[in-house]
Amino acid sequence: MPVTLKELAARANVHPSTISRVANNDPGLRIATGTRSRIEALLRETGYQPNGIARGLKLRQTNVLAVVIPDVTNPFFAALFRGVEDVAAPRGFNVLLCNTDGLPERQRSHLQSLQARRVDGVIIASSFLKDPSVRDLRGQKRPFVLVNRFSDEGEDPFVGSDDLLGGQLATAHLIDLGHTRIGHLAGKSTVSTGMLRRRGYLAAHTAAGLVADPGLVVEAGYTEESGAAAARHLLSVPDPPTAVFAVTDMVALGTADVARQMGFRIPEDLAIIGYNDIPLASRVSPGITTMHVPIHEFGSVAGRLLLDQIENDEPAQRRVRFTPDLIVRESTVAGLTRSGRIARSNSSAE
Amino acid sequence: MPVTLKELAARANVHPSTISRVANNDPGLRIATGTRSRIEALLRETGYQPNGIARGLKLRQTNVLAVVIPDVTNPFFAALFRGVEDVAAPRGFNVLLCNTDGLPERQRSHLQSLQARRVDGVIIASSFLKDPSVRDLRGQKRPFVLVNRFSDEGEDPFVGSDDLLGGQLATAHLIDLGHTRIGHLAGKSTVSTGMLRRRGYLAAHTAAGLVADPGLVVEAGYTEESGAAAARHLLSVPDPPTAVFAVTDMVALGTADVARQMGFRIPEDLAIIGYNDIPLASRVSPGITTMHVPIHEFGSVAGRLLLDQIENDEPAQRRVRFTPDLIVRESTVAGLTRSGRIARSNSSAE
DNA sequence: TAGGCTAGCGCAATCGTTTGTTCATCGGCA
DNA sequence: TGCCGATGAACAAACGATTGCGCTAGCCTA
Repeated sequence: MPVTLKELAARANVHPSTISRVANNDPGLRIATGTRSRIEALLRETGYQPNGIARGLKLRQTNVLAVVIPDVTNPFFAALFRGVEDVAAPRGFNVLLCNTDGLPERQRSHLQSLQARRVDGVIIASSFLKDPSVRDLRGQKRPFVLVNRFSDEGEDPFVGSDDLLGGQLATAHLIDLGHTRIGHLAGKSTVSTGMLRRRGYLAAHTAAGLVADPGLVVEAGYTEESGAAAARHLLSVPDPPTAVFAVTDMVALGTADVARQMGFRIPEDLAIIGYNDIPLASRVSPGITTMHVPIHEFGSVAGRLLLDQIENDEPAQRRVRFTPDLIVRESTVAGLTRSGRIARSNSSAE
Repeated sequence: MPVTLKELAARANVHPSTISRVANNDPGLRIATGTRSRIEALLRETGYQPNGIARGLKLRQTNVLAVVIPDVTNPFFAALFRGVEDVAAPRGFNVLLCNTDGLPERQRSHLQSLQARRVDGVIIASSFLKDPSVRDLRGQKRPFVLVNRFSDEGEDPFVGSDDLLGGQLATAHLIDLGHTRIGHLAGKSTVSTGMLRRRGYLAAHTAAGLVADPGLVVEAGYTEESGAAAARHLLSVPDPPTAVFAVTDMVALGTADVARQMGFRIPEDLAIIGYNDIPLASRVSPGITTMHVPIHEFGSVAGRLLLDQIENDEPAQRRVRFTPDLIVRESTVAGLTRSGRIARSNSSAE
């Protein structure tokens, strides 16, 4: 059992409060040098660590953050988490990781648990932003930041990419390559990323004077499996597309698998572009052309926003949006180097 | 600000303790049905959630676990974490994730912080098991479980694979294929996985009546970069090996990259086998032959061991060791299917 | 009608810190 | 000698929940 203030007080023949002030380096503290050194020696000797629970109760601050994501096994979210922890740890915060598996009830129970635990702030990069549990969060004055996906309800702090532009750039790349029948494996239209990237897809068509065939847009979810299923469907139509824009790299990977199985050569028969530039995208063969976004920075910026909100006690209603960069690999252009080519780099904040 | 017991007590005209007993469904509680229903209505209406901090202070239990790993961005550790969370969440525990980046000082500061926070248990899958911080953990009666790597100090609870056997099986596979000059990109000899897999490598040679060339064993660390560097070195010797056993899949991946750059065809000029069977190993081309270990189960079993230790308050000094399975892919045998072949499956516990 | 039993709650200590306030002591100065 | 201002440290009230114990009615029984 770790040593307590009271025990130390008994050993040093002083009151617990005196030990506390010495341990916390109370600036306005007047104390005899003898007493101080006696206490300091005791502190060092016992390696006293104040009980964080008791401290949290008194100070109403736990120094704990939480990150809520679908699945840390997905490299996108793993990188995101690292971004958060990398700014949190130096500031003395620990970070809870909560996986929802995309299940609303798991998100809800996690959020409840976090609330009971009085975590100082929450970073949410899962779905179900319109869930009552998220509204509760807004209702409580518990600070939180949305990442990657945002909700149109309220002006929640947000960090993510410019998905409209990203969808547009991705599609424009395919158009530049001469494609005219371009499919889209879309995200859910209820999720900001899904809706905006789809809009970008359409905008690129319009800008190029093309009309998008509505029959070539299929909702594909976000996992490799769901992407594969949707791709199978999309590639089975009578006049299949010669290129597809997949809403995420995972979906693109599923698509590549299915396309190969169905006898499509990539990129000759089917060009594929993804989104996010997860590490896996550059490792598979052929490498997946994709829109690069700074995933780690999503996390670190969100973490900073959250910590500022906590420490300065200010609302910090900011929205940070990074500009995605096109990375061209073999899944759209044959005969490239493996690492891909970066087009340009940028970021903006409102 | 969330509602407290005291406030509810005032609204229901009872003492806080009565509310507490109703909320906690105190079994031996005698209470008038009218009072009970009045309180229950109030609880539902306000959505009362007991303050976890205060609760933790009184009950001396936080319902928080921590997982300490080098880097969650490494798919091995991400899967491990999921295993832990999947058993912890249903039991009402939240899980802190601490990345050390393989830095002893970060491990130390994390462990200190966890101790101050009075987490109920810690799962350690990082290096530096002989660090004072780990000894402290043993000294405190705070429950913990080692995963993947263990220390020869004491009989700490442990979950991992049979690394000696794994190293032996991996090397035997290469020998079976006719290789006689087999290199080993080894882990650190101070780490159990490194030492045991290396011993297995040697044992397989002995069993086959071969002598291992000490010049073909190079320490390679555990990351892709360090593996690549070591591989470059190993493949530059006058009479390079025709096959290598890499201590982990990440090292194997780095090796494959370097080998290709140096003009080796895989597997014709150089066969490569890794260890762990991370998802990436089956996705790259050529697929990496490897020793499969149940990573997710490492986490779930470790979590269960830890939770039993916490809830039953028993030491639970157990060591669980899984038998690794050989998965053959194209990096050792040309012309296989992509998914690989599983040899057999098993697990044992002391 | 007195005594005892029980149902139904309230009391108060406790967990370990933090922090505003009070209190005693001592030296200096008039 | 008497008073005053520092100085150095103790006091005590929080923070919010849990829990063993005690207390007060009311009812039953003898």
